[in-house]
Amino acid sequence: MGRAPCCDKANVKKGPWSPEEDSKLKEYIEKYGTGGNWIALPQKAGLKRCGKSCRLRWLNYLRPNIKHGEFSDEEDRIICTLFASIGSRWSIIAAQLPGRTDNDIKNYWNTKLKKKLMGMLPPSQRKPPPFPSSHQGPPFQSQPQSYKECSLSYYSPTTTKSFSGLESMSVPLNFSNTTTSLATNNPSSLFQTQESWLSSMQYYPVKENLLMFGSEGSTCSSSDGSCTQISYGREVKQEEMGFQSYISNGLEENQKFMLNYGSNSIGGQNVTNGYFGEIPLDYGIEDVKQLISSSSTNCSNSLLNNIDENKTQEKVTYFYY
DNA sequence: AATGGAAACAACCGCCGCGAA
DNA sequence: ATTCGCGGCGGTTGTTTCCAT
Repeated sequence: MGRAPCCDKANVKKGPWSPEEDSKLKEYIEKYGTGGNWIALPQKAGLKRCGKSCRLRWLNYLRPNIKHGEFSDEEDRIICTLFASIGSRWSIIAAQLPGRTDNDIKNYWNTKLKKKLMGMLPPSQRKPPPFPSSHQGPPFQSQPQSYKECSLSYYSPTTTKSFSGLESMSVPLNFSNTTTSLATNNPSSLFQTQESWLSSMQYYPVKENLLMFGSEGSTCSSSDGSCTQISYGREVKQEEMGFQSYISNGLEENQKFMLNYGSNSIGGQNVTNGYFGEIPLDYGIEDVKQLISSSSTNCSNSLLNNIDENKTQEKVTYFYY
């Protein structure tokens, strides 16, 4: 049983706001405030709009001190640094940029900044690598639905159990050409060899803050169950152990990380011929430790300190072009 | 000048967390 | 302790504008 809709969908207007609607909303809020209840606001203000729509319009467009227009280089830099540190948590990023809204930043990132950064990469980093031959599962004969992320789990040589990723590391999987990989959706273009994966880390914006904590890698953001994330796993989730302490205390020597990719379920149904598999990565615990220590710098640290460590559902978005 | 594709922007959708009842 | 409703958030879609052909 689903939740009751917040408003009568049949009787609310949708689409672009007219100047009249804008002024009605603005006048009302300036006069009475939001009253802490967006759902009731449109009726009081004489608007045939959903409360959520009013809230969005106010926050993203009408409220005072909203900054529109070109982003400065400084703003670019902040966005890139924060994105590398915390991923697509636009509200947090927006909080660091007075006058900018999360929606604005999100759009800016998706339409301009991402491409701008791509242009900064050396050509060798933009080309898709050959698909690793060690992947499991059948050859790709048609296009997979989604390859946004990969999961990195590790396997204990003594227990052979795999850990479904419960937290994630922010690692760029691929810097290949946008047009190529998006147009073809070719899985081979979405992965890099370990070597190029490593070397890609040397490039901005990932250089400074390679890893991120506090994310639940086991979650698949794609509705079709496609799930590709770089993540690491841990068995005992409820301990809420941080990555660093986990690495220090929970990992055994000789444990290896695996890059998992692809979809093993579509539309909630398991598929046997899905596009998924694993790529062994020659990362040992020392490598990971090193990566962590090198990542614990600059703003990521201060930011991460401010983020609720108990949050277990942070999503991580990776570069994939 | 017309047209098609790409880019940019605005708005919606649906999920989730939190707090009140 | 549980349920429910609201606000907040991120992802996605729809619309408009720009630009190349």
